[in-house]
Parts: sequence; structure tokens; C-alpha cells
Amino acid sequence: MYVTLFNEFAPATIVPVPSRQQNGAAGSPSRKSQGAGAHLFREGDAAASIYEIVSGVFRLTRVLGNGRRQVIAFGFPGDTIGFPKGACHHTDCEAITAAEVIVHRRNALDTVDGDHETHQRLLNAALREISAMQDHFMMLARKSAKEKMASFLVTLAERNGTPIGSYTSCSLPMSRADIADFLGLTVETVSRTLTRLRKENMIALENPQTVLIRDMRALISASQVSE
Amino acid sequence: MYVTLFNEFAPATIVPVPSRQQNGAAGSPSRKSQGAGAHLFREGDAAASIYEIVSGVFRLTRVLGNGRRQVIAFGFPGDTIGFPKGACHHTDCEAITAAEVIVHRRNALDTVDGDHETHQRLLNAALREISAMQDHFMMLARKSAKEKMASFLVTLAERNGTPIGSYTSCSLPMSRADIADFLGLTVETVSRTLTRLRKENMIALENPQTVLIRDMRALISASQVSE
DNA sequence: ATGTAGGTTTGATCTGAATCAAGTTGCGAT
DNA sequence: ATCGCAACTTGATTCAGATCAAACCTACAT
Repeated sequence: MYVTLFNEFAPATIVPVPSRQQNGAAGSPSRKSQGAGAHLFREGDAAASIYEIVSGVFRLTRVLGNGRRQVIAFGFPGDTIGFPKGACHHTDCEAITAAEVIVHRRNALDTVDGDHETHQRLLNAALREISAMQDHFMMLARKSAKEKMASFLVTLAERNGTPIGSYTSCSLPMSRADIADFLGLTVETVSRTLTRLRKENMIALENPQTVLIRDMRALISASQVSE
Repeated sequence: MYVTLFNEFAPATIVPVPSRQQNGAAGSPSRKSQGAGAHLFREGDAAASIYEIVSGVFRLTRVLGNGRRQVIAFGFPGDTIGFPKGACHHTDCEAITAAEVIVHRRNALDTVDGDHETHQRLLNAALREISAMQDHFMMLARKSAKEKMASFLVTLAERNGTPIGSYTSCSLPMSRADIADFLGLTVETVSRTLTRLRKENMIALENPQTVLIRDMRALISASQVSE
């Protein structure tokens, strides 16, 4: 059974942060801080809000009967999460690092009277989300373990990496189990595949949570479907 | 507990088009007929329109380098298709039967000035889409061939089936290759799995394009993740 | 410092689905 | 009719990744 990282922070440290309330009638987005390991919302919760990630990393999951789990997405700063299905959230959402979000009232999506620009931004986020998920389909259904892992690292480096000389350093805030459940693999396969990429000199592991990409070109090439 | 795939689909919101053509400014949705095999749009096309399916079945696909293909979704009457990524369509869309669609100007999503209600309907369709795709993730990543095939048939029966006594007849307008590329399997596995479900007396094949579901309860049970 | 518990890596084996390879069936065109 | 082709089914074999099983860290708690 799966147990989350960072359990030591377990008690949800949700600290509302005072913020620019000058936004009159409808909008009034507020900020919220979130400790690592705390749930932002759970599957089935009434969807009162939509969130824009300011800092930190979130994990969106769904669970299937027995224990099979799917990580739908990781949320990074700039991402919008919490699109509702009807009145409810349809995923669990947990912070995997300490995090901060901007909270929008859920019906910023419904009504347009209040804040056109926010509405439009959320809508565009939803459309981007659809597109990103379609990419993920390809990955889940049609890529090998190596291609999946390479794709994942390339994406992560783009979002999250810091260049160090000609290399790129990239932290993996999520556990191997999270990666496995995102890519549709097992932890063992994730681990083995990382080792393989390491032995092929594409990456190095500074420590289990930090990857150094040594040959981005090769990694990108490995992320694409081979002939 | 996880139930079935996609059964949260739109309760066929086929709003008959009273074609409020008096709506000069923004709305003016029109209809379009589409022969079997004709493309409604292709990946990369400028996304000028969004479509609501009135009749017929569409197939949304993306192609990966060599020849690997992913069927993103099948579109049935009541579904909305053609959500753009930026200015472009990000999938191919082909009618697999003769079909008819309602055409909305693309910026029915952008601007709200014209037709609030249409805007809202499209937005809700986008949110439903996100939810449905999340279900599909689970299927692609975490289900066995038998579970996938059973899920697919159950979903199809819900959308498309006609009860015949205690049985449900259901046409498969798409080819085995389409089904395979939707479920992340090969044609051979699709065929074998259908045979297996047939031998287990859950279904019968009237002909290759028509399935008779003989034991819906068993099929639903097979569609769920086994212990 | 020692013990313990996750998380990670590595190894051995197994298996479900892919691949390779024929058949079959249905159908439209000659 | 029957030829040709495409879609489908079935069979034999292979293989990538799952599963089963041990180590191997760290980091925290005693």
C-alpha cells in the first residue's frame, strides 16, 4: 500500500494569506499556503475553488478499486488545477512540497460578469490541459519504458531544471512510486530505467532526488519513438 | 469504488438547433454534413470552429513519428469536439460514418459578448472532456486487455446500444485497428479478447461490426479491476 | 551508536500482450 | 462466378515489463 512522502508535515498547515483584496465584486482571489503532504482537495469534494500554483509541486491522482493508482498530473508553478466535474473534484490533489496557491472562486468559470480576464485565463488553462492530456495518452499507450522515462525527464527539465554549465540539474520532488503511477510503470521499472539512462551516460543521479542531465540531445532523442 | 469508464458522458445534450439566426453578431451556428471517411479537420489546421455532433461517429487521432497512432476519443452524438490548442487543432478528426455537426465559430469560446449560453455549454463540454480523459488514463495505464475491452463495450453500449429483450445490441462502427489504437492494444489482441469474451458467454458477435451483449452484469464486472 | 522503517536499487523469474505468420471471411470490381 | 483486397481471426513464438524477493541506503527515534 502506498504511503506518502513527507509524512512529518502531515497535519494540513493551511495558512490563509492576506492578499490584494482590492479586487472588488466577483474575483477576490486569495492566497493559501500548503504544507508538504497536505491535501488541497480530494476526489468527491465539493469543488468550491480553482487554484493557480504560485510555488511548490502538487500531485493529482485517482484511485482504482483495489489499489491501482493513476497519477493524472503533476502541478508546477504556473499551472492551474482543480477543474471540477459538475459540482465535485474528480481527483485527489496533494502538495508534495510546501506550496502556495492563488484561490479562485469556482464560479469564476461559470459566471463571466465579474472578471473577464480571470475567466479567460482559466478557460485557456482548461484548453491547454486538454492538449497536454492528449500528449500524455500517447505516452501511456504507445511508448516504451525508456521513452516514457526520457520524456518525463525532458519535460521536467523544461519546467523545473536549472542549467549548470552545459548540463541541466533537475530535482525530482516526487517519489519513484509517483513517477511509476504517472507513467504507467512499476517502481522497479522506473528505477531500472533510470539506471539504464545513467549507464548510457545521458544522466547522472546526484542523489535519488536530483538528476543531472548530461546529454540533453540524446535524452530528447530517446524520448521520441524509435524507428 | 471505481465504476465504469466514461459513463459520466454528456447526457446527450443535443440541443436541437433552433438556429437563432437573428443573432447576427456572434452566434450564428450552422450545420454541416459529412460523408464517412471525410476529415472534419486535421492536426495543425487553423481552428476556426468547434463542433457539436448531431449524428454519426467521429474519430479523433494523433500520430506519432513512425506510424504509431493514438485514437484519442470517439465522438458520438451529443459530444463536442474540436477544442483548439492556441490557434490550431491538435488532432485529426475523421467521420467514420456519415455524420452531421453543428458548427460554432471558434471564438464562441473566447468572447462572451455574443452568446452566453453557448459559451457556457462549450465550457462545460471542455470540463467534461477533461474528466473523461482522466478516466481514460486509468484504462490505458492500469487495465488488462480484457478489462479494457469490457470497459469499451460497456461504454459503447451505454452510449450507443439498443436493448433487445434482456440483451443489448451494439454496433461497432469503427475498425479493430481503431479500437486497438484507442485502447493501446494491437488488432490481434482486440480480436483475441473479443473471442475470449464470446467464449465466456458475455457477448456474441452477430457480425464483426455488431456485438450482442448477453450478460451485462458479467461484462461490467470484467471491466473493473480484478482483485 | 543502534534500531527501525521507508524508499530505492538490483536480481531472478514469470507472463500478458506484441510480434511474426498463416488462414478466413466478406465484398466490390471486373 | 471469381478475382483481389482489406478486415478480421487464429496460431506459434518472443520479449518488455511485471512480479517476487533481497539487499541497500538514509533519516529519524530510541
